[in-house]
Amino acid sequence: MPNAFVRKLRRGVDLTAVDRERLAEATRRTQTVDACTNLVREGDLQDGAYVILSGFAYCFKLLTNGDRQIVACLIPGDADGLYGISTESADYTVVTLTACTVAFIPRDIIDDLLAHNPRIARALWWSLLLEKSCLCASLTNVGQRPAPQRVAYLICDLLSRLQAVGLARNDSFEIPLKDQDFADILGITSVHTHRILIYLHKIGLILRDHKAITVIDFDRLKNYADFTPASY
Amino acid sequence: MPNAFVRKLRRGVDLTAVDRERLAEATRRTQTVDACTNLVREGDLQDGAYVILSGFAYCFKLLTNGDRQIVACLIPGDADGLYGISTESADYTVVTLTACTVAFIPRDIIDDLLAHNPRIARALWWSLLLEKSCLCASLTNVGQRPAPQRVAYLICDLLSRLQAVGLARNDSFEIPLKDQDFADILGITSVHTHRILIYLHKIGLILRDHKAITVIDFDRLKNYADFTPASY
DNA sequence: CGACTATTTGACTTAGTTCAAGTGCTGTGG
DNA sequence: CCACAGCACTTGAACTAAGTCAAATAGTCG
Repeated sequence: MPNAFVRKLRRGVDLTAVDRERLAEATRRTQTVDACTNLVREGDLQDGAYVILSGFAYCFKLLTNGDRQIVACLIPGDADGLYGISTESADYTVVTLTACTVAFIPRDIIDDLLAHNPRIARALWWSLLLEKSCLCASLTNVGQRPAPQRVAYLICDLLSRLQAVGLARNDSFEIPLKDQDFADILGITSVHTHRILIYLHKIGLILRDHKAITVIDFDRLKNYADFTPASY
Repeated sequence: MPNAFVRKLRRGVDLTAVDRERLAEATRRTQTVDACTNLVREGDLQDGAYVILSGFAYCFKLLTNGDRQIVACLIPGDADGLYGISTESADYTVVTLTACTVAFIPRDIIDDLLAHNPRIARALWWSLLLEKSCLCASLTNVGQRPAPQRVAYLICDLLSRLQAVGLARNDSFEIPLKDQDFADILGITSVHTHRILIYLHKIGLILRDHKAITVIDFDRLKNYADFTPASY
């Protein structure tokens, strides 16, 4: 079974056995990192990419007053810095949320992959476009929806992405996001997040215990959140 | 003098004379379109790219309740759909804000450019990364800053982008965004936008008349908005 | 057990929205 | 050249979603 990264890229582009082998090779050397470790720091020079093979991470931008906006959650198969043009510096920080298995792909290997494997190049374009599309969706979510719908939308998004990588059973998923993390994704307060989660439970849409979030009726939640799944 | 599109890409990647000629060739056939015309509709199949050579446009996503989030403003040199993987459908609508000169580059020409001109490919990567970076910045702006700073940030952003293409003299620029447009970019109300513009005027940061916005003290405005220019 | 951190809850404040009415452009047709 | 229609801007007053502050409770991990 190919690793999560290869599986993700195959969702976008039809890769040959050789392509897949190349990608597997590039991500063969893995390391295990603890939860809450910095992979990339805003402003750092990007000299390669981190691929998340297992575990969760997230990316955020810091304001000078210390507030942060989480701009992406990374789940297995996702990567960061894959496309950086050589001398580019990171415009957000990447931190692991749980212990993770990650592979680091140095810049020159990426360049080599891009130069010699047109389908891989295509797959990386695809994944970058996907990221852009997710950012548009997040911006719309944060900019336009009232907080309860915003939270609901995020849950829809996480559930469908986790389902796509086989990490959600029965519309239920485990990801140790704190109320504060939800808040920093959605541009609201942790107190408010908490109240909304209770409210969404009360109206029978979700269920949350220490470990997991369970969606009670995905269709109803999608409808409530005005969620339209990305085209992938 | 090369067109705005070529000039933009040269800011990111060092293009040869041949590269520039190829790009110029691809955007030679232009058309003039009126203000408020749809270039792309959310959900449409993308069979090519639109390049804005003069004038302004913007991209937005619609919610089912009719609200919209403007996810990008396009200024001369910017493009949309350049990277679409063939059968991809647009995830936002693109509308002209003013009369524009645009060039349409069909899908196969883009593929051809990408395949045979490594520096052009690199430049297009760069511009896609730039768009991603702008989206992160917008998300952070809308998610974390109070409305007055949010408006100030947007003005900083527009001014620096317009300066980069020579469309701002003396920290002043003309772009016919209505209060409602500002609002839909920033996730606030047009009424509130209006009050904030008055407030920013009162505290001596900007000046706005029917046609133009003038920044009185750019450094002070940047500081007020916690604006850090993109690394380009 | 004890320390630390996250969740939970309540009371209060405020930033931003909503509604609604008035004002002032700009363009068009008589 | 004026009238009037259509929009966008302007303003005020009332309202509400969300934030703030602060204290209590509950997990979690060494």
